Amino acid sequence: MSNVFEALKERGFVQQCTNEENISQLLSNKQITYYVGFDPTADSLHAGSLVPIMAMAHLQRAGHKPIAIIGGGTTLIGDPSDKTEMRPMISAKEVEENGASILKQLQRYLNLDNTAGLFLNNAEWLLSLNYIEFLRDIGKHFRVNEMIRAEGYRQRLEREVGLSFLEFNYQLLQAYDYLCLFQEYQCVLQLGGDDQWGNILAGVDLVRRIEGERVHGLTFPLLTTAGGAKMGKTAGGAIWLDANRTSPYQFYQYWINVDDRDVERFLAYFTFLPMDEVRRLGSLEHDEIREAKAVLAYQATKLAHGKDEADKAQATSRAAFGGGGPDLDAMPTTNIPIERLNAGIPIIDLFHEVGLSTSKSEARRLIQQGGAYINEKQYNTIDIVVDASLLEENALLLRAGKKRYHRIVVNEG
RNA sequence: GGGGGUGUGCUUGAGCGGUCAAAAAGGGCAGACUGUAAAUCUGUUGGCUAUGCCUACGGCGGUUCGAAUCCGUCCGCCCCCA
Repeated sequence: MSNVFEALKERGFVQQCTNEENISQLLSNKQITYYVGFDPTADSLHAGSLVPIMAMAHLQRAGHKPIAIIGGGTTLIGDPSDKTEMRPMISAKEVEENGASILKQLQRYLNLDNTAGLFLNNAEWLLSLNYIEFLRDIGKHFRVNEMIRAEGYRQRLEREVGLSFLEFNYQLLQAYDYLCLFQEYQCVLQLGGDDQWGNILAGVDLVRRIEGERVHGLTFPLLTTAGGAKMGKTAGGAIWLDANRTSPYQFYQYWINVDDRDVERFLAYFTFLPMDEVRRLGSLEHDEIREAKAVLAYQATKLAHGKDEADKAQATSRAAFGGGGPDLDAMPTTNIPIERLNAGIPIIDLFHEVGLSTSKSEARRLIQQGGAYINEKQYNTIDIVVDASLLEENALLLRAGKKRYHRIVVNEG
């Protein structure tokens, strides 16, 4: 087994860990079982989850055994860490359904076939807990003094929203998860985002107190972009791994558009390229760095959506921005009957109807500000009526701003 | 239980009873520049059947010719006292 700890460290995955030497040795001496929890509040993971996923994948490739947990039990409570508000509680049924979708996504990166890796729902052991027993067996090991000193809780205690008792218990349950996983599966390493550090340590402590065994924890840095935004978020919302929420093309574009300063880091995190290559690509300058972004985008898309989708996304992207004009096949398309065009459609209505603006006023603004194009010709007055005379090969190519296209195809008859 | 605050547009946050669709900043969108990057500059940023109309300042009701601005009440949140 190669030293996967060093590899993780080199790629930037390690923010804090319980004991670097111990973990490093542990990982190089024998096969271990490790776990990461995922939030089942949505039916899809997003780009932010790729950090833990990639870390898990590196570990599995090195021969270790992953357990992915969805917090079916804990989500019924809501983790207060680093949140300014209480997290919405969702039903057990939703957790179940979301979990199934999440599992599928994880399986693109990990082998979770119940032998090489596991996928569990902590509802399995949390829901049957008995309050009195839990207090007596587990609760006695927690000092409130310590807990309220933790950053996550402290923030909430000082904030207006406060902290409900329910949320205050979150940490106990997560610690209990670790204990159960240790007892059942000999799990000795928990990974998570740095906001989970307190919860992870709570678990490490609990196992030590109850089992007298030393288990470990490791956190990832919380990624932000060079621009200061949360990684994986755009103005339009999160970048999802679900192709229905974020198309492979959009996914690809997200990576193509990352800040120059983020390229090297992101290559290390989100691809399996050797670090030599990562560094080479990261050191490219000026417009050459676009090559690195293309590699990043292609590799990340390939992992998330498979080679075919990555090829398609790449082709579409190149066509749209490579000078050869946009790729008509990949473009959202609306069919309209020829009669409507013969009658004429006001340009505002046209842009609005196909979804290039969210309101007619927005369409009006777009046009007046010179952001509206038909067949690559700018139209900047709002009284234009679009009719069949503008057709080219029975179609119209609408463009809003620089990057948003929509194609209109005429139905005969 | 008593007392005091507070609730504004995507977000933060100003807001004298009329000139408030509501300052300012951030964010978004568009334009210029450019490398599908960053930075910068400019414009714009509730909706519509559009020189006007409608909807909006926690909910409801009231005072007034006229309310985000005053009063009552209800809801949420915060703080102090018990």
